[in-house]
Amino acid sequence: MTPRREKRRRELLDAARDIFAEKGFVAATVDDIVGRTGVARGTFYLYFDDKLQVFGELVSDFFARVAGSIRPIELGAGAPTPREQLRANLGRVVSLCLAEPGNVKIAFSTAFGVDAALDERLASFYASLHTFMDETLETGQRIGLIRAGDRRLMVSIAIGGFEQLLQDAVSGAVPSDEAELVDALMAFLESGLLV
Amino acid sequence: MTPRREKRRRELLDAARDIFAEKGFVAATVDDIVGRTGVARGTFYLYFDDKLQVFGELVSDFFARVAGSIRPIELGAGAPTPREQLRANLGRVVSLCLAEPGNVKIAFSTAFGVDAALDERLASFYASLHTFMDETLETGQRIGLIRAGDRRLMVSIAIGGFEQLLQDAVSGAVPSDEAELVDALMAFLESGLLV
DNA sequence: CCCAACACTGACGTCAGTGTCAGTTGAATA
DNA sequence: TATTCAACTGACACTGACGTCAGTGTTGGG
Repeated sequence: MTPRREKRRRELLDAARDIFAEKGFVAATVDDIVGRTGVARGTFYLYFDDKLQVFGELVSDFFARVAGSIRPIELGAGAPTPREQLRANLGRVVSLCLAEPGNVKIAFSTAFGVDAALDERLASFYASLHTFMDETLETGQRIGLIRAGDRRLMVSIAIGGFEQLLQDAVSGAVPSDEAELVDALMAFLESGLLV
Repeated sequence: MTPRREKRRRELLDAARDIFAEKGFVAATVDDIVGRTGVARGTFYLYFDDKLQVFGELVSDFFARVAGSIRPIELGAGAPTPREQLRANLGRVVSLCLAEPGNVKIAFSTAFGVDAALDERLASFYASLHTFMDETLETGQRIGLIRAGDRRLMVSIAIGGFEQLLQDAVSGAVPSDEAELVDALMAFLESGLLV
């Protein structure tokens, strides 16, 4: 892949991300994307098979980066406390998401129900996230850091709350200060809502 | 509206709900819907303007019913404890959602990004839900039942966790026993995850 | 400077799904 | 039984987004 092709490809992906975030996958057309990029319709097809492929690539990339920013909790003697490590993980993901609002909109709210094959890929991403968190929680329960309870349900609620907060932050419905968001999430994990 | 028309309309709505839940809004066609109902394509247009209108009606109806099943917390002397009332509210919504898995799939995961006007309606539903919960939390904070913190962020996280749990329950990713779900939600609200 | 390989163009044919409407059915009433 | 009209049908014309490809630049190594 020549540098020139690389750049054009990047331009198309960026334009597609913006268009999808603005109009949603359904309403977006290939013409919108090439229009924003400033190239002809045919050029698009020199880089991608169709609208769905670009979308899938955007979403998959983003999820991969989110997953990559999560570090397993270390229990070694010299390691920071699990709470600190948890907070650091939250901070990294929140920071990444705030830096890429378009991807958050696409990936967390419009990605499902678009295409059966893509749904499959997303489901498998979530499945591994669930497994990872389930194992983390199991360790936490064993060492008395996490309260008792059905871990699958805990994971569902935690992921859902997390994603919703990020969506709302990115869409402007709630303030989007990184530290505040992380504090709010930690507080929820530490003590819920009720006194 | 004659009883016969009423019934046909209902049939079309039910079929549409199933089709949307199966294939998602994008992939679903009017032919799918009339095919399942067993009527001709033209009949559909005697009852609805287009695919989007049916979808909007399904989603709006469902949200209205969910909203209608929530009762404000009573603080009077003879009333049950706020915790009991909260649990009862959770129970009613969970029960409604478990009884209508198709609507949960449609409304919570595929409804966004389909159409600008529908997004608007959904946003306004969520806005009033947020307002309602914000006011409830404010009262709770005043009487020392809810911990301190930015209420908007609390509401986001709570709604997100709630919806995700229901989606996962309906899709079979986690067990869908009503009492277990309500217990898990209450536990999260009562003490989060960490000990 | 040349020209071959690469990058790009945009008019065009295609097609899946749409919405319509002239005609048919059948239930209810006189 | 005749009459009426709401309910329904499905072939048809239409739309707009899609993907293609023959032809037009553009670039850089020789």
